[in-house]
Amino acid sequence: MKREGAPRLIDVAEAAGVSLASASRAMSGGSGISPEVAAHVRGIAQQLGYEPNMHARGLAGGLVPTIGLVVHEIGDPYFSDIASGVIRSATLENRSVQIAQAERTPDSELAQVKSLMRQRIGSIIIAGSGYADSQREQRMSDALVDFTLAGGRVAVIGRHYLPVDAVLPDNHRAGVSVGRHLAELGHRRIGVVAGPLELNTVADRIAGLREGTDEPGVELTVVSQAFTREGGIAGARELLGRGLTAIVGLNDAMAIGILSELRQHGIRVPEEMSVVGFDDIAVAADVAPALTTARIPMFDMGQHAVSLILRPASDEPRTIATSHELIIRQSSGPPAPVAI
Amino acid sequence: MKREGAPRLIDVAEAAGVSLASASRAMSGGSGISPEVAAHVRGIAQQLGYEPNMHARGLAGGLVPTIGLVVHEIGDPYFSDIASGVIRSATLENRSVQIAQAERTPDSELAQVKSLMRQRIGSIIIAGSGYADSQREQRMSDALVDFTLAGGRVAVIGRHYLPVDAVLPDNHRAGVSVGRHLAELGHRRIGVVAGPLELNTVADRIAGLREGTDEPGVELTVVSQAFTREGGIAGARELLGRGLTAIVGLNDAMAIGILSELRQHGIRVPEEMSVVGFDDIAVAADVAPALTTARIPMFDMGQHAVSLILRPASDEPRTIATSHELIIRQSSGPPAPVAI
DNA sequence: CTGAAAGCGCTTACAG
DNA sequence: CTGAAAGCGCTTACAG
Repeated sequence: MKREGAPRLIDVAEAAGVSLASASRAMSGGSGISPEVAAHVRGIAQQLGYEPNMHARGLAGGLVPTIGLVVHEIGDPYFSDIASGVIRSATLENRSVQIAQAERTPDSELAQVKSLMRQRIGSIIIAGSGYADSQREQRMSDALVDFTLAGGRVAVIGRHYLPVDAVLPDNHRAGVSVGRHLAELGHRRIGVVAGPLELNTVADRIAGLREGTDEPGVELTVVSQAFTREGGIAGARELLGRGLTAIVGLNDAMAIGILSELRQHGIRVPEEMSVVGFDDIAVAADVAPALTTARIPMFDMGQHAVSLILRPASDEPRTIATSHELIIRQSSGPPAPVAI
Repeated sequence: MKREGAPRLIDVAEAAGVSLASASRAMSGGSGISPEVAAHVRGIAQQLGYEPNMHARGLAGGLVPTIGLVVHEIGDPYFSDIASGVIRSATLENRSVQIAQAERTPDSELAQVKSLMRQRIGSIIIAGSGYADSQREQRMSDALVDFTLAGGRVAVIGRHYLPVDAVLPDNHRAGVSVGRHLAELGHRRIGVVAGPLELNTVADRIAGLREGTDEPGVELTVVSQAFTREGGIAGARELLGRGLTAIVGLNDAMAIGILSELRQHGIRVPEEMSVVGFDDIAVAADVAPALTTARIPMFDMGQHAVSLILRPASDEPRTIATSHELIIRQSSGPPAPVAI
């Protein structure tokens, strides 16, 4: 019998000679169905080109296949690269992705996650760094556990302390690499323009820096600013006149701001001051001078997050560790004889 | 009577003393209901904190409030800035946004739009430049008209020839400004590294450049490459040795690639070669040398597109024109005595 | 303009 | 493990 429009689950069920209920269980990967029947139904579904109606699923109490991605700010290259990786992988898997912006405020982040859940979205990827505020993270943790119990899939980028799958940026070791690079060049008085100290990303990178510069005579001066180019500018301003020979920005946006501020003051990089960043966003190679930075594979991290989401849930949270690469360009060199 | 969970439309209807059907018409802005009743129902809904269940709507044949945004590539700053504007405005209006990537292939763009429609998404914003291929655009046009007829809202960025609301980037006049700037500086042999010629954005900017350089003795040499940094590099390579004193990249990514290639060859900018871009993406100010470019307000364009979507449909497609601003930085100057 | 009723395509107790 | 049935919360002909 010919039928208008897309095939429905009932069509699949009929073609497979099973009940609607069984077909549903076969497609939703639910338990309570024999593997043979499930495989058979899925085969028929494939043949018929069946695509589940997400609204029917959502209404009936199921979860829809859409992936919700929570970022701090999509205009930030760090997040847009992650988003690009997520969308690329999701599209290959025929999944839609919905993006929510937390605008860099932690409460809004939780609100976005809850809004995603309310929409019965089946998978959530949280790309933003976690916060050190344990009360807040506890509330996030509670929400995610509830969601997981209801069949939702979650992957976070960073935030290994949350009881969900995670892809781990190599922040600590990247910090070590940067610190060691500077220390080996001979820098002793090093400034750090950090983002908000309550961000785990910031804490991890700073800890790495400390470890990498753990030599006699090395002194780190840390100031905290917004995690943006403007924050970098403000931080550089704070740090000038403190007798430093190098400044590290805790992300490339900040480092670029630092570069800009130093240029304003006519301070030559790297002759008078070395500058190093984190992430290796696309333009890091093109700023003046080209930025030395610890590359974090944002795009890949996005793809990894999707791969975690796609696997069925397991008892133990899983983790995908990523690596970093120190990219040495023109903005770092030996310290000047006279510090600034 | 207390009730678990969120209020449903039936709860609103009861509280307002009307039928479910009337409540539905009041909320969905449909016709066939008196303005007084509609206002009353909406008041009650507001009071109760009613939020429509999008899955029920979608299932029942309505359109869901989600905004679908189609970009070429979210990792490209041009698009991530637009996306940021879209998401910002959408969030304020309590609307979700779903992003689809067309990966710079026109067929995929149409496929993405159709997929959005299949999901019963009520609003679609197409951010990518249109293509000169009229057959292809005809198919897109047909799809969008059907969608509009079914109550969907569409806004495109660029593509004024499509029968839908549009926000218009100031591409032509930006081209004029860039062309005039170079001509006034005294450049006569100017290279242009264009993106794919079938992109309207490219055509408009080139037309503007021609108009702005329409003086005796000025000659434009145009080559076409991918609309990316790598395209800029390849284009610069093609253009070297042709006796030019200036090269314009048709977007900043290309211009930055051009800068990079010139640096490889030891050609000083702007002393030996001027370079100008389009868009003013965030890093244009930080590359070496700082890039002269025609600023296009991507973030605002995203917000404008949402504002178009939010207005009820009208008979005539509406249009929001935007402006540009020529930002003169260090990458442009008078021509060198000896062209390259 | 207003209302009663059918139906959208699923999932999930509830029985067996 | 399998199936019959109820129900999720809306929209939209169909009547009036």
